[in-house]
Amino acid sequence: MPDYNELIQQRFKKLDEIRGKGINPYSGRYEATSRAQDLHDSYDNATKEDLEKNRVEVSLAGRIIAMRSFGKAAFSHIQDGSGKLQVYFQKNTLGEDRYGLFKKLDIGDFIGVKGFLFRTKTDELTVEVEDFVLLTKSLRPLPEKWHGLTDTEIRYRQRYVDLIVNPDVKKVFLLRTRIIQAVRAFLASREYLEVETPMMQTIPGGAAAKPFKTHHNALGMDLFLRIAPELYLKRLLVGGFERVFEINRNFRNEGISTWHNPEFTMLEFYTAYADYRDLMDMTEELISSVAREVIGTTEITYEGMSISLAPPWKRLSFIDSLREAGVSDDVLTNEDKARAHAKKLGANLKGGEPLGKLLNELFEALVEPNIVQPTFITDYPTDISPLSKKREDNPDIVERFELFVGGKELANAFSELNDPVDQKERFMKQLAEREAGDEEAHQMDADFVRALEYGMPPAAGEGIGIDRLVMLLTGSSSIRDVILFPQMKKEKA
RNA sequence: GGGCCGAUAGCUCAGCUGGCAGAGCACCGCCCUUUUAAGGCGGGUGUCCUGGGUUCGAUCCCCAGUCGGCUCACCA
Repeated sequence: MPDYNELIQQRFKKLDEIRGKGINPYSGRYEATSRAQDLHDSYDNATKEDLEKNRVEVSLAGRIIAMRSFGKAAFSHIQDGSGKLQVYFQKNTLGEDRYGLFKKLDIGDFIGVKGFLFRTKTDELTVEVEDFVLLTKSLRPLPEKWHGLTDTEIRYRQRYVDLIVNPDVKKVFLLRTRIIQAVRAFLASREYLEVETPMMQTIPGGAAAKPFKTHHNALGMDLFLRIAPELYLKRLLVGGFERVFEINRNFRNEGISTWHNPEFTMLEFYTAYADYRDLMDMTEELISSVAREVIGTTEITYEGMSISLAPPWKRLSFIDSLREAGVSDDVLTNEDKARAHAKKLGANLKGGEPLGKLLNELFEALVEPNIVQPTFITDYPTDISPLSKKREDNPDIVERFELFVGGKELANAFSELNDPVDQKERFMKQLAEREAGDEEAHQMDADFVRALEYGMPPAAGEGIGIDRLVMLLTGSSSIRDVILFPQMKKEKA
């Protein structure tokens, strides 16, 4: 990448001059006694007199992010992983030689400084530098200080620069990690076991989606990146683990949007001897407690919507939600009328869709976008839920819910189908839809059926889109803002 | 994949009806020992996204393409 403009060439020249002084511009370890934030925490309340009376010697390592220099002195800000702190260089203190080296430093360089704390005229906590070491020379200029970096393409492609200059971006990713940690802790405290199941699968199952295909050379066979861990986690229920979860990547070969990245992070957890009603209670508790723990409140604003995550949340059946949206009972029970209604709403239909799928089109058009407050939509059509247990009182619907917040789907859960004969029949129906042209219909997984034949305890399972949860809790409007390195097209040479 | 919008200095942006490429910050030089968007004086550092076309002349108009954003379709 030989895009070495004048600014970069100037820095290469300084690099040579520094080497010419016998100084290694990429030196090794540095023992810092303090981090910037710790010093603020400890001494922001200390007065000028306190600091003069009791001299506090500190050392600090970080990146120079600002420089205001005079002839024989300079103020600078150093940023480390915790925050930033002002440092003060004086020719008198450092001596001719060291000050000469200081003059060769640029914004972006990593240095280690030793000195003592004092307060400036404007009362800012500052380190008077007595000695410093160049730790890493930076050869590329950072974006300017007022507007920072806003070009989304550069922000996503060169996230490292984004993280250096945009503290809010860094904060979002810090929160992301804390959210995931809080979710893990919540599940661990309830004795869920974290497991890892295959990312590369011979039959991509557990969801309706198009997979990525890859190839194993030594085995001479095609493999698929997983679209969901579901079928493997349920095999573990068969094996005797009663509470398992996995937080890991899923891959779906579909469109990219502000709510979709080809690889995304999913939480799936399974509970033996529970059903979907138990999971509604647990989901309310999980999400509200994570929100309280990480952002300190259950009352959030997302895209201008005021949302309360405080339980209990509304629960409404799929059919009732359609009725509330004004869909008449004859449409809800008649395939032709449902099809006509869906077409009128602009649904993209190929023909041959079962009633449940048509009703889901109506749901997505009429109900989903209007749900603002967290709402469990329950009891979905069996047609579109090939892995869920049927309701005993009505085989056309299943024990399933999806959670919607702010007009978007956040979770999907159901009582797991554990009847191997029923499961096999559902797979057969999916195969028929596949042959009719639905590329996303499930494939037959004979080993999964075999596992169910050994007996899987009654269980309930749930998937929560972690990226979307993070978006909601951090107020991010694009999934790219909560994924460190979102998928992009190849940068041109 | 469709539609709309965008791409000009390292960054953030302006550029009229087609006539020698602009600003602020950053950077370079000089001055400056309490600044924090430090200040003063001087300096423009550019494949105007790429390739064609129209024109005496294109950053600007036309065509094709690349990358990005939003949106629709698809999906979680």
